[in-house]
Amino acid sequence: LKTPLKQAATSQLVLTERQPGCQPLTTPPKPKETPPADPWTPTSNLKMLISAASPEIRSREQRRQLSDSSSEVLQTKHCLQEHLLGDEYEKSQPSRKEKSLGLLCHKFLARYPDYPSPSQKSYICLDEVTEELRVERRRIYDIVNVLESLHMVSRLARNRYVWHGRHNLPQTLQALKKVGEENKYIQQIQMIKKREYEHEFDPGSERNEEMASCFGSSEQSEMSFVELPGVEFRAASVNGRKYKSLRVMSQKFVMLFLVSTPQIVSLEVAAKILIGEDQLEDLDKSKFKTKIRRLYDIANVLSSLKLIKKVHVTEERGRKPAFKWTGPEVLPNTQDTKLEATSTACSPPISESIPSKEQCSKALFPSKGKQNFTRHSSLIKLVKSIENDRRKIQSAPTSPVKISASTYQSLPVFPNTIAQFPAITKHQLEGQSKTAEEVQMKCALSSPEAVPKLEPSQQPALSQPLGVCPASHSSVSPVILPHPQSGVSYAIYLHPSQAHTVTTYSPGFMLQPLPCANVTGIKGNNSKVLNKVTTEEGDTQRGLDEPTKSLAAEERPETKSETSSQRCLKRSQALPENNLIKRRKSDEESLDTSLTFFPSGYLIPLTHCTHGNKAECSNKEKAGVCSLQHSAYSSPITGVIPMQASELKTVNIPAFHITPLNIMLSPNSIAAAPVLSNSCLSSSSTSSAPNPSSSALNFMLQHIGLIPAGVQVPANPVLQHVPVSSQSENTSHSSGSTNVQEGKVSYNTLQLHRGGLSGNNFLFSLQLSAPKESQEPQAVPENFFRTPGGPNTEPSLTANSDGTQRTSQGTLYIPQRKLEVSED
DNA sequence: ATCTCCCGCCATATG
DNA sequence: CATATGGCGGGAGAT
Repeated sequence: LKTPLKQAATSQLVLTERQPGCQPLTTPPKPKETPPADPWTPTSNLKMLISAASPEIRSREQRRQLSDSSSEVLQTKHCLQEHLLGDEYEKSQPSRKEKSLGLLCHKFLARYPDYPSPSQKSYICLDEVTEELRVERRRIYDIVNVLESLHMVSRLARNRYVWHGRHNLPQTLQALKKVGEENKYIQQIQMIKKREYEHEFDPGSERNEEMASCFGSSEQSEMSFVELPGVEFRAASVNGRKYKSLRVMSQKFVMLFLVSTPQIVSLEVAAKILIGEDQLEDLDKSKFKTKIRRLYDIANVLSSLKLIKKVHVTEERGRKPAFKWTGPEVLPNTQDTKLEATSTACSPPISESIPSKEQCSKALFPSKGKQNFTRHSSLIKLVKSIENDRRKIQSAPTSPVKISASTYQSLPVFPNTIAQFPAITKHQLEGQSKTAEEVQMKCALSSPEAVPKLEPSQQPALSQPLGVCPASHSSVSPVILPHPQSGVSYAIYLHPSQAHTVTTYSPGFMLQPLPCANVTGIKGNNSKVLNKVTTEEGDTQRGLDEPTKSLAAEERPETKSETSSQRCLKRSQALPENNLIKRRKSDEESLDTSLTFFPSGYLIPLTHCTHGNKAECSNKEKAGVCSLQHSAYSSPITGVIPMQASELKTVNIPAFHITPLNIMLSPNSIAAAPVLSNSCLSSSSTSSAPNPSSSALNFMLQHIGLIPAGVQVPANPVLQHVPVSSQSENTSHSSGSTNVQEGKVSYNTLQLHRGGLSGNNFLFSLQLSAPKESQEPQAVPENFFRTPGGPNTEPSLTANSDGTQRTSQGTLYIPQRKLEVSED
């Protein structure tokens, strides 16, 4: 009896191999000589074996074995314990590590193939698992919840899950990334870092205000779960569960990795952000601790999935635990810039709910985009007609889409529990061409009726589309919102509690044409009301403002004297091709409620409203507008979209000048200055501030300067330099000593700050996709570099002219001074 | 001491 | 009501 256990105990490797307890006894521990190098090899082998055998059989066998031996084993163990001496006993006793969630997760994963063949679906029965793995059920929930958040499994019913493996991972990650970007996580991270920084030399300062302002906007009060079409949650009950906390947390955690530039996230930061989201609550210590605990749980599972690995970041404060993303890179959701941007900007009216060509194609072929699209002639036709329609619509900005407004009003207002789920429209095409076609068909067929984006609550809208998609029938059926930029669509689900129907698991996709960003047409009623609402919702609803306002503006242009935005709008309309409409949002506090459209080819990344916002939006009836807004103003490329020089001159620049500040004021982006990171100043325009860049820079700086005052921007924002391509020309004029270098893991941090650290340099990177020629030279305003507190700092400007863009959103980076990452 | 994070109580949700 | 889920935080092993 007492055999093998003793020596096995210490080595992880060994431990892993044999399940402590019974395995050694019942099963002849793997006879195979496993390469010592890979600790998980045993598992891998097991996995292979397992996958080879039909899951059912395998599990059955295992179960049988376990059941047969389990009791015995336990007894045996007891005996063992009692008889062994202290040392030996200890060794025989599974150490804490052996019980780690990570290890457990490995075992769990070993039972299923990474990429199960579609034909053989494997189901997971929690009872079996707990039995076989010999763990408390509670632990399995932790694992499953995380897997669920990645759509690697989905729940069928009580006790029952389906195993999807990693098939959905790419889409999931892409969707998460997108959502993360929209959530302004980058800014939040920066904000937190900044705060941290400030605390160093200004320990006893109050931080909550800043935090509040920063996070307040992002408060998506409700948890939203990012869904994938075809992988919806099973029962409404499940869906509706408000407790998706771990799942949601997991997704958010992943989002953080996906949006951060060095894909490293410290637990501390993650915890703060996640807490901040849930509630502006003061970071009380216990809550923080709890969050950290959860993050460890999640991290363990993610680590088992090899998506992240533990590292340490060393800052002056010391070593802090962090995790580094080691999963697959998520395809940038910025494939076809221009087209997309354009199409996005000009969204079809609601009535024309048919997805735009880009959207459609993207939805279908996220990664390949248009090319594929072109193959289908029918689709092309459709697209063309759509485009025409769109054009018409555009010409008639006021063309109202009654649907949304009336519908909303008539509809009962749902509690803000509605959850919105972004979803990817497309499945993997690999080997599923058929599916793709189906999708397309659906796309084409999709009801003309516009489904208001945000109207999860709109049953009517939902129901219609449903007809098209037989597979799905449920109140929860998602409305998929194509997201032009990434090809990721969003699906909005009704909160189960509200919508009683259950979502059926539909292998296919449920495509519902949505009006893309038609901020324009969608809603037109009283802007006043909207604004008001927005204001009320203030903190949590900022995202709404934009859409609402913009709509309002469009709807009733004649009402007021022309605002700059309106003018812009006009211009944009006048302009043939580049009518990208930019909206700026004003924060609740901002007095200015007028909308501003930026007809420029530059898309200024603004943070958008969060899901919660969207959802709420819908509730409040503003909904219609909210969701798509993003597309309208976000550029596929992070920062700015390159445009023609001519265009720049005429329209763009002016636009910038006109409302730069306003733009920046968007509540969401408050702390984050628009970015200019790693951007390119065209070589020609380097030092003298040529425009686009200069103007951008300009307003950015202004913004910065403003922040302290009007907005609650931290006193000393620091800019983090983003790695730039080496060959890009960096121009730096620094009066101080500025050295621009690409940090691998360490960044140069420059700060605009007052007081505090004095010798810091300022470093700005512009992330403009270089307009080749700059026009309208603009001098950088003096105050541009003005430092609120400490005047003597000199900023250095760095611009690159390579078109590369890394950041998805322009932002002001907060530096991590001397960041060192050490792997374990 | 700090980092990790297991354990399992107990509130909720589900059936 | 019984059971399935899963939030939560004490407190102990690992470093």
